[in-house]
Amino acid sequence: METCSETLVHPEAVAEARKAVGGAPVEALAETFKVLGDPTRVRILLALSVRELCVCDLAELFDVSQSAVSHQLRILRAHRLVRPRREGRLVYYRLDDDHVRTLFAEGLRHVKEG
Amino acid sequence: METCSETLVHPEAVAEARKAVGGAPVEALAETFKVLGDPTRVRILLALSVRELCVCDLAELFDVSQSAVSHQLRILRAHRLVRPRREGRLVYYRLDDDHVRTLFAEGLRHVKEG
DNA sequence: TTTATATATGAGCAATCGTTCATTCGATCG
DNA sequence: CGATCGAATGAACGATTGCTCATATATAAA
Repeated sequence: METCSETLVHPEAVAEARKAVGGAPVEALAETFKVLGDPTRVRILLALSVRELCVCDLAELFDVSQSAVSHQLRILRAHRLVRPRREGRLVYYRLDDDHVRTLFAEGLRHVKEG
Repeated sequence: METCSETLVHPEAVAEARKAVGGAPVEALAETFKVLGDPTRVRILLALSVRELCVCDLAELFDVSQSAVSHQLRILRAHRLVRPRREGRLVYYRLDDDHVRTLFAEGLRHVKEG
């Protein structure tokens, strides 16, 4: 009961699509989007797209615990979306590249044209 | 133990960031990215970015059950990422807009520059 | 109408996720 | 040194996710 009867499938269409999908780093791509798919992380990234902020600021900004922010920053760091900079006892975070800004802009465009 | 001592926070930075984040549809944005954050859905969308395909084709293409594909298509439909077109017993799906293509292109750029 | 085929959907379950709580690490200050 | 403060981390827990399995719906053919 896995697939349909073979006579009704479109073999050439499947082959063509398979070629396009086969080479793509699907897992890594999905992983990146998954990281962006959480409200807390979106808020953090949106805030950091304005300016550099320390963990303390982020925690107060969204009224979540410092622990929760740190856990999310760890994930964002692991995916090279944010970059830390230590200054005394404080750790400042900023966006690691400009792709996030572009992704958010395009994502907002999709959301708003409902 | 929620936030840090108030004297060390940067009030102007927090205020500035809050303004930028406050107006954004954070939940909807995160929701959209969450939908893109699954390997099966990424594969489906990549395939559909090449050409229109029926459910049957998609199931065979990735060697997953028809039920699993239908469940994912339902989610993609609910978020206006794909659009169905019935033709007899078959249902063909295509991308609903071009934002997905742009998002994937930018996502791939981020993934590849590791 | 009965049968068959393609798709959709509901229930149930293992796996994953994001939080809280407690603790630890790192750096500054007394 | 010990005390303190910001940040990071591990364990645990409830909530969510994506799958399978079984069944329902829809269209077409016999």
